Amino acid sequence: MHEQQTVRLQTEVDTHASRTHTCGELSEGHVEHHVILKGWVDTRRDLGGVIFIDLRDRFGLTQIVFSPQDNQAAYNKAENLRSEDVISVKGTVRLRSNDTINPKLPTGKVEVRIEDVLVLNTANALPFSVSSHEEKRNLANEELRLTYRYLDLRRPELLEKLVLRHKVYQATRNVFVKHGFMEVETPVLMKSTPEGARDFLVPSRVHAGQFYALPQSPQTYKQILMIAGFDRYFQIVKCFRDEDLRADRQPEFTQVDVEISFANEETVYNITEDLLATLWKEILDIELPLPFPRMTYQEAITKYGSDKPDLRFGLEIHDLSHAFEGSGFRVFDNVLASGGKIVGINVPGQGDRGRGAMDRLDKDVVRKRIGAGGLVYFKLPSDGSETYSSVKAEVLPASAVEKAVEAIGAKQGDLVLVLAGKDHQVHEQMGALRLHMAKDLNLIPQGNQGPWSFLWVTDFPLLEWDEDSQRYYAMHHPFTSPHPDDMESMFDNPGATRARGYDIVLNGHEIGGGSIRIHNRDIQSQMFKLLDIDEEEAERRFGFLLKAFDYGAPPHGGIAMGLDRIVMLMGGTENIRDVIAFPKTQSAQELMVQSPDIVDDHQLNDLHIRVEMPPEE
RNA sequence: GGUCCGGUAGUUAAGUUGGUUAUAACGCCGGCCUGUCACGCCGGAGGCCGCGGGUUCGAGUCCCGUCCGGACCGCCA
Repeated sequence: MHEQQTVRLQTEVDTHASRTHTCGELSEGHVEHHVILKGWVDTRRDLGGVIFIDLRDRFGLTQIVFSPQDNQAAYNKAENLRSEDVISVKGTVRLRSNDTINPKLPTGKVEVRIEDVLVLNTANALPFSVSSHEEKRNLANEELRLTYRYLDLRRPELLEKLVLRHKVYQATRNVFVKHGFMEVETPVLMKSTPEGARDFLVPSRVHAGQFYALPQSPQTYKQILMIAGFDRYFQIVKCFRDEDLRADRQPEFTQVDVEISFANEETVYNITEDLLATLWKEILDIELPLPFPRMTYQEAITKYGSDKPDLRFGLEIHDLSHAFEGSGFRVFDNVLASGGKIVGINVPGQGDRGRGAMDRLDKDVVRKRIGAGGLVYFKLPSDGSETYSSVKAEVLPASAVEKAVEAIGAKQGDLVLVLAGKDHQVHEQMGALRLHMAKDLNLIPQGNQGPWSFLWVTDFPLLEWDEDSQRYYAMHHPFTSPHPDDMESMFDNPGATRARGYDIVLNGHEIGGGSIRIHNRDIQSQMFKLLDIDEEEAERRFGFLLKAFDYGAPPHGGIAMGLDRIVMLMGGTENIRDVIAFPKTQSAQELMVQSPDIVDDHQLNDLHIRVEMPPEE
């Protein structure tokens, strides 16, 4: 092995006074001031007789200059300084000559000539580069960056996101305090609620065989607080769901949790809109037009095939069933006969796509990824030649194709994509295809320069039918109030009952959701009945809440917002890990501390737990 | 549980139809350089091509398995 010859500097005790300035604040006004700066060596430029170092802390960069004329000892030390060494320097602020001003740095009009330097700590050669100057260089892969998260967090780009997050906490608290809300902490060790996501469980030492659960949300506690008369509650709170991860989903995440007494939907919408408008105004200096637009769940599914539609681009879904009635095309006829729908989107400017591209779209996207039966498409070539149908005219008459093309409003040069299937399902599939096409054609703006497409999605269904278990599940949760106009349908047509539930959507991401709750014992009983929860089970699982309802529960409702997602979108990233200091990988591991991990047997014994490993295949 | 993409010096990438000594840039080490600012110039070191197996005279390259990372589906009241 070749030994590295570097002479590492001896580290020194910091005998300097506290820093007088950060590395981001010196300017012309400080010229001739004696200053003390402390920070990390970002880049070092050794010109032989003079050494420049960009000193970095979280506030910025300042160029410091070592020259034998200023101080020989300091210059000698500077010769051996390396990236990320931590130093304290004493020196004098000097104006840079006109030709040496660095317009890229806020501190670029000045520099500090160093009279004394202390090496507070040295740094090994880094596994990847973290310099403030590295923005244009290729980023190390995320696995490595997560393993050395403390280095990754030194990068201004990531630091910026966490500063943004900090500002969101502060502004959020201010908004709620302004509106008379009270911040209350609820337990992190609570009770498992089998419905919904999988719980993270915490074994009890004192109660053998029993478990706490980490909250999926403080739902029941916040309702109890309303019954306690707290009137308006909020909390910035960690929540936990043991489900598989996504780009915008972590197993532990932060909610802005809100509950309001004597509230209706408008109360919740107003507060939420004020919060979001304030965040955007104070932090991004962007004025959001209020109120946010609203759309019913039904419309969102019908027009966009999603309960969180991204309205920043068109490609709306059209129902083409009528155009294909009696077309004689067996596939379509069968779908229509069984009550299904034929839906399409018009993709402008794509009418000249090649056969190969369309085949791949059908095979790889429509069938494989989206899981639809197959794609039918019509191309309207840009040269004005005859419409091309993917289904031969002998099978699907040209007249039907013309009707559909007209119904959807396709013009020369456009491409019409058509799917057929079960009503709700085919809309969702087309929604997925719509998103795919938008991404493929770069119709979705990136970054945080807007547009900001906020949307309330309202009138969610109360219940969701599960084919596997042949029963209803609560779409939101079992305490969501049915829509006042749908009280009867709760008894005669449960599946069609709308709820007083709503989501707030931003640019196609669900950033919050909530409901007006049930505070009437009879309606709650009927809800449990629909959910196939008998009295005994209701008592066991929610007895405390039902009992509380009997002691004077005010009407109430609320919302919970996903703080991580809000910060993510404000920060212009699509990666939730970028706004969490210590996030987990897709397989739910934290690579720096290497969690989860095995524990000692005595710990397991204390908890009355025996581990049985899954059989190895 | 499934589909897809990726894994090659410290880092980011290239690597042809399977063929001699696996390239480049940055970083690192040594030297030179008194106004740089992603300083520059000269030189050098640095590789279990993720791991295991197979095919082949020969594998970074082809096949199978596996691990890790990522995107997505399922899942996420």
